[in-house]
Amino acid sequence: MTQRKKQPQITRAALLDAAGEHFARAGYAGTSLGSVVTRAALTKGALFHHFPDKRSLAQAWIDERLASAVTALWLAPLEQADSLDALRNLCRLRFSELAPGDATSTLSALAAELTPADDLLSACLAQIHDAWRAAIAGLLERGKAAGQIHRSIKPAAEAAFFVALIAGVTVTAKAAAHADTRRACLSSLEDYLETLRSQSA
Amino acid sequence: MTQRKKQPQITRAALLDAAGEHFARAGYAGTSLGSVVTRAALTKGALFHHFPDKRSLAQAWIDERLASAVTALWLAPLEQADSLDALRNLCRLRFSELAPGDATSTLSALAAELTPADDLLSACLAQIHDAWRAAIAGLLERGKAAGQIHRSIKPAAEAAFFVALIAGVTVTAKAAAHADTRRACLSSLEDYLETLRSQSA
DNA sequence: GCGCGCATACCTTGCGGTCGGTATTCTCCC
DNA sequence: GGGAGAATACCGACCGCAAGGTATGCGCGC
Repeated sequence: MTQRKKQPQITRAALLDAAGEHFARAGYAGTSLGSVVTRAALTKGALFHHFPDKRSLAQAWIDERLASAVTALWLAPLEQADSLDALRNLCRLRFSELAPGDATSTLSALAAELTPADDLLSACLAQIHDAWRAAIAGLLERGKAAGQIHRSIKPAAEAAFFVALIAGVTVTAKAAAHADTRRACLSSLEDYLETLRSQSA
Repeated sequence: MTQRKKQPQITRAALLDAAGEHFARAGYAGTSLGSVVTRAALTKGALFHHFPDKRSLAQAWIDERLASAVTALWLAPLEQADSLDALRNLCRLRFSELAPGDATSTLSALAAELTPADDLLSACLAQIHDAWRAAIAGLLERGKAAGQIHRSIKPAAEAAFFVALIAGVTVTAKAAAHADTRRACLSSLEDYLETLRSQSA
């Protein structure tokens, strides 16, 4: 246990946590730094000691928290998988957890809010989307190699389709009242995944 | 031509137009009323004469402009249609026009930004999504009646799936650099639509 | 002249961001 | 090893400004 001096990491972490909660709830523009430091039980001085400005705070949170959360939710579980069943089961699991404020929904919400090309935040978000697509495409590639997935399908295109659909569900069926809409999407998604299966499987 | 006295409608319309441009570009929280009146070459006085507050301005724009734009883009062209080909062709057309700031993208962006249940704006957006889903479901119902669409498909579920996908594309492939991602989604979408077709067709 | 439609000026609040100060810890030298 | 000094980690008051919103005035058609 190399106990450091005063662990500035925990202050920084508290700020990132508080910022994340507000970003998830109110978006980037809707989040005020005052509310962040209040939530973290800290002060502006601490915030601007660790981050030069609001944008840097958001970037740090996206890179260090949101990205790893998406990885844990969607990339890591499929790292070695090559079956459509694994993908379907993961979708069922994730859909059952979908709620406003979770990592999947927040990724979509921030990507929708931030205007492209004008700043680097959207680039960070696009990077997460790219990694997500790559993970799905990888699974489909392996599934093709294993003969479970039809030869004619194009993994990159299907992965883009898949990721867009998940993002769209979080946007169009956001409210709690749309739980049946989410279920409908999941049902159709499962049917769609079956169409990727090789006939010989 | 019943020319009214001074046509307050055109001032109101100018304000709605200006507000819409900013909502599309910066979202709700990112839009300032000052920039709206500047864009419309008017003043705060005019704005608050026609709308009691910012939220009402946004609601009016959503109800009067965004809703009708979505209707013109996605509902009206399919009003009588019953074929998958009509839907596919419309998708091709709309995908070719997709760009940040258009009605489809703005609907998704606002729906993603606005937190559900806390205000009536998200209810207005949900209403648009509902109408959109209903239009797609109607087409699928008619297609089933016409025997072109497979009997086992559930129109409501497929419609939710479809609308979520379009929204997701506008979010995950927003930047101009992702034109190929949009094309990939369109390609997979067309393949997916084909799976709805009745074998006997 | 009276009310509608809008402009001007202004108010309050809260925003992102700055700055000097202070306590604590690390570093270096003897 | 221990003390001086630099660097770190954080506080809290403060600033300029732009935000949403208001109060009042003015022109013009009826």
